[in-house]
Amino acid sequence: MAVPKENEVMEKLVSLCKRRGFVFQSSDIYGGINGFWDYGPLGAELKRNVKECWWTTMTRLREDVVGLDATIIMHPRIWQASGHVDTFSDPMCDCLLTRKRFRADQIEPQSGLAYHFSGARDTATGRTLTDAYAVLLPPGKPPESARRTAAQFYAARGLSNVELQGERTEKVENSTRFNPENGSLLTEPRPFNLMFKTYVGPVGDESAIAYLRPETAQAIFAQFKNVLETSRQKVPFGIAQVGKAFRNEVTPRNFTFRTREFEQMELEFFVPPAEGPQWYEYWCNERLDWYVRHGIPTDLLRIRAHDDDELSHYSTGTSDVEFMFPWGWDELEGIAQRTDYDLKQHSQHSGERLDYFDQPNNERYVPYVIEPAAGATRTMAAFLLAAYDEEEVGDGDKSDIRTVLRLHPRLAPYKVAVLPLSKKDTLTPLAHEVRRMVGDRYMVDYDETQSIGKRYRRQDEIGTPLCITVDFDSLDDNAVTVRERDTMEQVRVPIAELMPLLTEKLGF
RNA sequence: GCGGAUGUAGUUCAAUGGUAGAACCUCAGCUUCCCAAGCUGAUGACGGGAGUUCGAUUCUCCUCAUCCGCUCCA
Repeated sequence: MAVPKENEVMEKLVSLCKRRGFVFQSSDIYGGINGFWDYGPLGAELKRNVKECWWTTMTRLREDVVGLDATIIMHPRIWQASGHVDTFSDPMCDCLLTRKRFRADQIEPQSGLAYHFSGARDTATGRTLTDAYAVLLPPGKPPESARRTAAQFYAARGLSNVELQGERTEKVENSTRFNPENGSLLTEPRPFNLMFKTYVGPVGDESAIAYLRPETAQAIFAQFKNVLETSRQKVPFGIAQVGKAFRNEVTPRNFTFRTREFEQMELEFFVPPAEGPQWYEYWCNERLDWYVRHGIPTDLLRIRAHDDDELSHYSTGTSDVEFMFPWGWDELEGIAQRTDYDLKQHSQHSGERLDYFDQPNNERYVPYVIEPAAGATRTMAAFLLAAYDEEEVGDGDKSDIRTVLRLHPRLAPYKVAVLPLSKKDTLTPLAHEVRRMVGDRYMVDYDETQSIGKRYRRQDEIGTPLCITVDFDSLDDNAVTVRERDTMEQVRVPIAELMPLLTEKLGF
């Protein structure tokens, strides 16, 4: 069976991530746990770098954004105010015929005549099924169509010549037990709670129920007043937060892209209501640019505005920053105009005034919010995918594939590797000296095993931008070789000039 | 949660109803070694559980995980 090429890249990357210590499956030795991934030594560095780049760009380099680090477990009423308790715990039903899924509370009530069947028999094989099934017919439709639908149901379960059994009819009023599209019976409504539930305190009764936050944003709204007062910020201004969030996803999928425990990088930017649209545009551009600046090619990125029917009830406009994943365009970040919905909700539920008084204009209003909300863990996956490259470097008859992660230097786990040409201890003292010097400023790896070529390739594969080689000449001329990951070019430089050169090449 | 596929060293694969081989990786030794050089040696696997069987990695069932599709989202 031919494996689609898109999948190959993904499989190679997942394999590299494990082999080199970027990403492991959570609880690996126990067989893993669906939707959870651990970050190994290099992955931990990479993920921190992603978050730090975001934090630096979004808060430290700006005067109009301040940070927040709130708890994962908060007062459960926060999630009632935000709407998560309702929208994240809908009972769901599946159509028994098409397997289409419905929110039980959104099914339009149906009336008509229900045809019940107790089972069916295969007239060819004699095999019988005793699964009960029913079809609802709107008034006026012939009974035959109900029987046809029922026959399909049993045929899908393995009968070829279906003979329906135990037919009876029942008048039904305003029922939500049937698929409005085809009349087929639905499964019993099953609760679907996308929020992780836990108990605060050792007594696990109903009153102690709390939730692991499904997003970091709500803490920002809940602390809006405290931050506003203590930071002495004036609207427009923003509050940024990076942290874990948890969702009981129906289907965790695609490596670290959709997981049940993940990390978000969220900004809530508060603006005067009238300035909403222009700030929305500003943040869309700003955020797209951030990905480009950190090494994702523009042709793998796009910004896509939501259609009206995709919009949340509170949003007047949302755009996604999407990345071309091996499985297609998918979301890295959503930039939403949330209006004053959240602050008003929390104001109403808490009884606190969460409005803002604009001194110069002498007006009082609830600020509108622009929310650029990015997934740190899926962004990391995108950076890895964009950086992954295989290059033919063989000479003529002999093929040689060089695998290289062309990560942005800011993101790369190691910035520099120090490699003594030989393990001979004549080189060791100088190599260690260079390592200490560079390590004071940059995350550095030191490797003296195996051949120099192999070590270069190893560093290429984990995305180290620069390698420094200490050789026997270095002992005499106090110079070393600096080799670039992307071009494999080398330059000889006196050790005294090494640090400025690294700074120049790395860009920081 | 539903449907389909898959599961053997760290990775990628092979073989087998009589307890498993390789390549790469990793580690150690030799080698003044600048682009996966060579030689020697070493570590290391049948996802988990139950059943059938004299005996299961192989057959059956269950379970867990991964991939693809449905669905959903940062």
